[in-house]
Amino acid sequence: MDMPIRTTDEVNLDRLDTALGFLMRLAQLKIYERFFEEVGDHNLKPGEFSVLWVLLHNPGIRQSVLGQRLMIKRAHMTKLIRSLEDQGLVSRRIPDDDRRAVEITLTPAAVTMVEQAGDWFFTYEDSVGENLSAAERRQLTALLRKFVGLG
Amino acid sequence: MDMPIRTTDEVNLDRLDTALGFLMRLAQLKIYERFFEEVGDHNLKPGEFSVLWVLLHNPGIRQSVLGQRLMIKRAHMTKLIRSLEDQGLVSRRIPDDDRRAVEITLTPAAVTMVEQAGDWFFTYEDSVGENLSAAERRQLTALLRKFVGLG
DNA sequence: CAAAATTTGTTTACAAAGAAACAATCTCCA
DNA sequence: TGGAGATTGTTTCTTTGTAAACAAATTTTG
Repeated sequence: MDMPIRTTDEVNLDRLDTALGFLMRLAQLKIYERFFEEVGDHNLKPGEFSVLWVLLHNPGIRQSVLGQRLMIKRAHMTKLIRSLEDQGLVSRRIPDDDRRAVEITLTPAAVTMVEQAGDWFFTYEDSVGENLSAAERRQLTALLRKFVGLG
Repeated sequence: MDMPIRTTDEVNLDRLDTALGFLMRLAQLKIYERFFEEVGDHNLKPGEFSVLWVLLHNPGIRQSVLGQRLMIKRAHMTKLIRSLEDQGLVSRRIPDDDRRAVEITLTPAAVTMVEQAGDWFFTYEDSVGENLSAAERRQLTALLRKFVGLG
């Protein structure tokens, strides 16, 4: 009873083990872990890929809109975009109708690269829910989409 | 068609909007946002609360076991525990049978505090899934538990 | 129209978290 | 027994992301 805990599975989490915030954090750590196992060599980080993917499908999108959609803060977006620009993957353009804004576009080389990266990214994504059945995985996705207000 | 995107809901995410990693990140950001709205005044961060909660239910647990269960890396755990110690919330003890290890216990003052914090934390947790029905919320929790290998 | 308020992106300073190297201790086995 | 290897926690350094202050451009409003 009063024996000090020695092993992980003896730990009593009490109600914490049904707290959404806690479960979500564990889930995300697991996903990140697998991401670097499976695709770490392609030297693209998850955040970078999501930015590039959205740029592939929304050429000329404004930095602010991109950030709002991906929930990336302005200060951080500035660094991300500069890094991608330094790698020659994106170009920036100040539009005439609002000279505060910046429009971002993939370079031609990046278009090919991102299409290819999409192949292994979504292959990896499909493999992430392996301990769930296909139906459970669909259900989880649908619930998460509703939870975050997408769809 | 080729009109540049101007507003958030025009953005085309393509398959990204069903990627578990992406949805999970959005979900966690939403949860954190709400955490600081609702309970930010209690100057406890989510990570700190989870550590204190587990200590409440597992007095004298070893730092390594605590870290493994909560998926907190050793280096980070050291800082967390020291911070809690500086706030007078936990005490550290080197057990005789393994002088590398550290056993952590809540101070008496902290016990009361954490029990109280649990009240508002789990109230907040219940309110987090507001745009889901009770059944959907249970389902989401169960799927996440299976996904991360709990239960 | 002109002043005030807002939006957009950048900079600077900082906090959270991880990686790698390290020291101390313990375990295992020849 | 004693030495090789593993475990535990700490330190140091780096990365990732946020907060706050700022400058420039735009919008609002009196």
